[in-house]
Amino acid sequence: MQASGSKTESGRNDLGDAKTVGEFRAALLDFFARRGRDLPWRRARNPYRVLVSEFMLQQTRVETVRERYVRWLRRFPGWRELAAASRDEVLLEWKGMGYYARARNLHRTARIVCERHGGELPPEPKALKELPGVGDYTAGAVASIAFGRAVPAVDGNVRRVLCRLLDLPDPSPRELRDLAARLLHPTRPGHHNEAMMELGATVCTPRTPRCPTCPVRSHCAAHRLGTVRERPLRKPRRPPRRVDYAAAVAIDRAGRVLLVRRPEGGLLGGMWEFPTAELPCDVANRRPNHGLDRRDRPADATGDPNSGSEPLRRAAGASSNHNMHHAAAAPTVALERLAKLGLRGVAIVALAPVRHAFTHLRARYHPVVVSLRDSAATAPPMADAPTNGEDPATARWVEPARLDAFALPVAQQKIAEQLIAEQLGDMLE
DNA sequence: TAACCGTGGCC
DNA sequence: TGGCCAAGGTT
Repeated sequence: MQASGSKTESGRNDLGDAKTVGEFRAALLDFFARRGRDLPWRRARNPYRVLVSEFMLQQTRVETVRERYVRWLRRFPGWRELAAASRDEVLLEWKGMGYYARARNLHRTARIVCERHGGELPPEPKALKELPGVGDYTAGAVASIAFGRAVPAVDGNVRRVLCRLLDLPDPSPRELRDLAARLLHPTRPGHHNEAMMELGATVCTPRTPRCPTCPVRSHCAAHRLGTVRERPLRKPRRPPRRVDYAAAVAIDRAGRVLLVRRPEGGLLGGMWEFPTAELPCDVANRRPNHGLDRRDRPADATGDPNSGSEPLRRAAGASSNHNMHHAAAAPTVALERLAKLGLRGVAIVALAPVRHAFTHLRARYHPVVVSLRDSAATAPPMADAPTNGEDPATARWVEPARLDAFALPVAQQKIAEQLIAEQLGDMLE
């Protein structure tokens, strides 16, 4: 294997000697000083703010984070305030940003910093990496940006920039780290790392790189070889799984709706939702030799959900064609879900299906409004009694107008919007 | 190693 | 509409 950054086919020195590397660093820092964006987390800095911004920016666009970051700092100005907050307060503030494990980890980190580090973030990468949610990249970014440590920080942007600079198709994380460390400006590592990311975000972009305006294009092997568009190599992704859910919108006598908290780990962990249960797979949606056989369905899932009760109404916009199979099973599954919570009711309205795309999941929610007004069992298991100090009840009755006060994932917010648009009064008559 | 974990914008 | 992607970390 040819040593990275050594002689190229054209015979030019390409980041292989100290002089060239020095020129590269200077051009990079000059670019950042003159063309770097004015972003909130680049203004007033302290270790807490740097860490918050890095958590928020994991796999998330700058434009999404921008306002959320400012709002977060107003709500949780420092370690102490964040550590003192409840899980619900933290998740509510994170609502809509996705990857909610980040919020839980940031919260845990704040408590660790307060309880074990005297309220000060440790500056060494090794100590940083022991904090929940802090990996190789974040440790390097915080150590260099907040504490001036000369350590590399390789994120997706930096990886792309490096792959192009040296025309590497698919280098290992170790290679990238070594390479980044070799190029790193020894006395201004924070600015250097940020400048590399800024270059990747605004100039050396994935799709249509702006090579004519690139401050370091004279150092770029891919530019010279015409391989910029193919660097780095893309890996094929597996197609997302398809899942259908029934969502039970249970309404009690007072017109309140029931929310339950999802379990800590896993998808949307700790977030609130209308009680939800997976629907049996649609035969037509399955690939041969995969998934469940038809007889694996729950025996009553295909029965008439409304036998012996009033007929189910369909809200305007509710699908009645190709979703028919799922839409038909949804009321029964929704009632079963509520039965597990000790509740018995009557399905009265099917709302329109809500489609939602997760990274590795294509979900469809089939909301069913269930009236509990004639039920005698709306109280006991649903009491608001906290189970312990930190973990308030896992189920709560909520006035629809107050749903905003709960950390609902986006798909659940869509269901809530439909519910409010449908006008509860009409339904309960 | 590869799967899992959200969301919104873009084409 | 649907696939791709964006300042990763965890298991």
